[in-house]
Amino acid sequence: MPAYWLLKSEPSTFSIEDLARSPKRTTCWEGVRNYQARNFLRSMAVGDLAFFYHSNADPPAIVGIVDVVKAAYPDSYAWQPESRYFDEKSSEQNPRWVMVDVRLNKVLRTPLSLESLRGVKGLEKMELLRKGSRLSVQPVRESEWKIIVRLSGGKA
DNA sequence: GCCAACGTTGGC
DNA sequence: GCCAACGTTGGC
Repeated sequence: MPAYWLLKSEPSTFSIEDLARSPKRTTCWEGVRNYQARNFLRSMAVGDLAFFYHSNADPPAIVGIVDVVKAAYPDSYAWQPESRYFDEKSSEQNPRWVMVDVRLNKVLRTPLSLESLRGVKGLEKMELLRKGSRLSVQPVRESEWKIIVRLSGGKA
């Protein structure tokens, strides 16, 4: 049984189109610098599925689905001083942050905007829809996953 | 650009 | 351990 997740990315930083153009349509998910989100990354297993969400976008929306193809490993960007994700408290000897690799599974024919998800029956408890929710890596319940896949016109 | 809702830092 | 100050996220 795969687990389900949601990954946020600002399209101005890395969009689903960027992922589609990436070699093997695969990328490492670097730059998570929040402990709760990191712990969720650590919980991911190969074969898990995740929604790709565009935050700070117009409109903010779920735009695709990705597969987890590599479980958590140290985020090397954290010890590269020139990286925007540099963290002096992390080191190669003692890594503080992790990343996973994800591969594009599908781009939704029609993005599901945040607004369109509000009010959908069965999504009342979804983390994404919580007021003030900022978590950039979050678990999605199987029931929520199926509802959203169905809304997207795909198979559950 | 505004600002609510966080999470982190650091003085005490 | 408390909490004020500060920084960030992200919808609007």
